[in-house]
Amino acid sequence: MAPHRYTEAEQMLVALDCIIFGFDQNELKLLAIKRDFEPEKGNWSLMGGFLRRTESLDEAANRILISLTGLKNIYLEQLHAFGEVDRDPVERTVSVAYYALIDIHTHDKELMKAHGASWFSIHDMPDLIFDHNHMVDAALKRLRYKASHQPVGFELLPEKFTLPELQKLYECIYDTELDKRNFRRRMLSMDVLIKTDEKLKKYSKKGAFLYTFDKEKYNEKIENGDSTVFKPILS
Amino acid sequence: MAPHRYTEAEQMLVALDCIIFGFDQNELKLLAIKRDFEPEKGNWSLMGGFLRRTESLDEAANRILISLTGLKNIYLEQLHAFGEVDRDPVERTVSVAYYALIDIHTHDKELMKAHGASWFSIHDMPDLIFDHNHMVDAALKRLRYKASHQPVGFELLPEKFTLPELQKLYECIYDTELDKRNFRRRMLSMDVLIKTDEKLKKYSKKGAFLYTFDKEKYNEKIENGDSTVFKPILS
DNA sequence: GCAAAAGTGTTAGAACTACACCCATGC
DNA sequence: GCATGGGTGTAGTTCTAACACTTTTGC
Repeated sequence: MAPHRYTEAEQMLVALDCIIFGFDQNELKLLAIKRDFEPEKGNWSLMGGFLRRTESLDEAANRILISLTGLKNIYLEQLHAFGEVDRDPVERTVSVAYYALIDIHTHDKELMKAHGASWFSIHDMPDLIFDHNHMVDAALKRLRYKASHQPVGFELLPEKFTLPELQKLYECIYDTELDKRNFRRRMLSMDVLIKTDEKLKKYSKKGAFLYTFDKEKYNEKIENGDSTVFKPILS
Repeated sequence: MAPHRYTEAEQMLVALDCIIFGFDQNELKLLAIKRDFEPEKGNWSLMGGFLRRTESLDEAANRILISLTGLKNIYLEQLHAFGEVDRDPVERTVSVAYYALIDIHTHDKELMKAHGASWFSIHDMPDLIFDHNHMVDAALKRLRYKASHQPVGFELLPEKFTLPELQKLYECIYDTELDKRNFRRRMLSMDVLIKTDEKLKKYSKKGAFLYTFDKEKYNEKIENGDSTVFKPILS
């Protein structure tokens, strides 16, 4: 039909915004920064940036995540593209949101400070700029789904973690309480946790055994068509 | 940091591509068109177009869907944003893919012909341009998930449908065979199907009772927090 | 009357849920 | 020795999956 489809098309900006989750003992947390340019300068915002012509969406999301946390090889997944006409008052901008899961204790505190970044409990979030609160809602919903179908919870914990910590994490993600025995049975029945002989005495005198997640074993099982390795924690 | 974030950012094109599913008696099908402009003119492609500055992503996806099918109020959901640098050889373009579920018998055949559109079995797809085959793979995966967790199957059927038709649809979506008795029990136990007193004799001499999906009742149950209305057909 | 699809119940095994006590340790 | 969190087993119930025959009708 139209002879010059490409030349007639309208150019616009493509942005990325990262919803960064962390877990700190008793709470699921989210990383927000103080925006350092107008409009909305000084208000809380997700970490974001604009897509460059020389990088893919995934690469850009990683670049932005690294610029704030210093962390590479992080769990990062595209969430949704947000494209309301007036979502950004300055320029027509489509934003592709990504969510990331990090171990809250490993990120670069200097970089964080430089960006005016701060962790917020997901139960006590400030108002964020633009449609960023919507993005967070969508990310939480996705995390809840994802965590009960695939072993992503481990991404929020240190490499070595205890079963009580893992349970607490799931309880925070789902805002509910879980039965200790049933939780342990289910987790261990998947046969992808390796028990170490170390104990963590951070939370109790007796101490709890540390485990690691056996990613290779898990991948192997998945490749062998065993789609039931990871059983939903919550329907 | 940078003083002119917006002016330094690079503009680019945002496209939309629609993966349109239909169901025809024995097969899950997908609508592809013959591309009518360069590059790749004459090759099979998803129906697509460019985002305008005056419309949201959802609006644009709907516009594109309507321009091909003539259908309004269609089930349409965002799938994923595809943003590899070289995915479009002409211009740097980020494409946001949407998938749609339509009743294959209701669309506008004139419009279809004008676009050189054609239905393909998902088991016998031609090569599509750019990354469109990847988009289809992702859409199928999403459809499989979605159909087992929410009652979207009905969108692919006429308003009135029989249980054998519904079962066949699920069998096509999941490429498997289902037990007739278990399927019927499960579907009816959700208590969101209304049995009419009409029979459809298209497929058998005896005829099968026609049902409709009670969307209001379903929504009511969801609002009342009954998250177990729709039980997964397949784990 | 027969071919072809529609419709209907039961049962064994698996999975889920609820529940209470002992253990190890630091103070 | 006691307070604190870590660790363990069972039984009742529910859900799932497998299975075969009767019904209706058009030809």
